[in-house]
Amino acid sequence: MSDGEIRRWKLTEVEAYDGPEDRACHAWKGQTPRNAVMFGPPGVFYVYLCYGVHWMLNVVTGPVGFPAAVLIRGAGEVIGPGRVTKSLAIDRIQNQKPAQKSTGLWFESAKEIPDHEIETTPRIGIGYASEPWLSAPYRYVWHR
DNA sequence: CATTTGATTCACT
DNA sequence: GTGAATCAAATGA
Repeated sequence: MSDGEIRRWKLTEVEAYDGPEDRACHAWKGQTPRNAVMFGPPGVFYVYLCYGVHWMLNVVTGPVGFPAAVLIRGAGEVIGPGRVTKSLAIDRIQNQKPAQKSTGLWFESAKEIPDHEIETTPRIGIGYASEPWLSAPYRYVWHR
């Protein structure tokens, strides 16, 4: 990534975190300096260090004032939130950066993927609050 | 100011 | 299968 090489990644596994009602979202109880970016405009990255070693790469999707984001759990052959960021050398430098070419990280439109190639499952890694509504199928996995 | 949490991963038994 | 690692921020005293 440092030599100007352009790498294209297919997002194969994502997870949605939508709104103040969603307790799995870090912003469920209000805005804080840490997750403030999720309250900002969409199209920017929310990079969050979890467990002291793993960076979580998110993309803000909701409008200003509404905390919603999508967690990139898998890209290309790399599966696992912490591994994706490691492969892309993403850290807090990318936090709050807009998803555009000038930041070195951006999205391009892909061809439509048929629904039958997408599997929806409950989210992962949020067992600390075993509530039923957390099992909402907000995880999307693309099966080639 | 001290303690707890956390959207995980890796090593070891 | 179980538990440790380890940084930053939120919460509580």
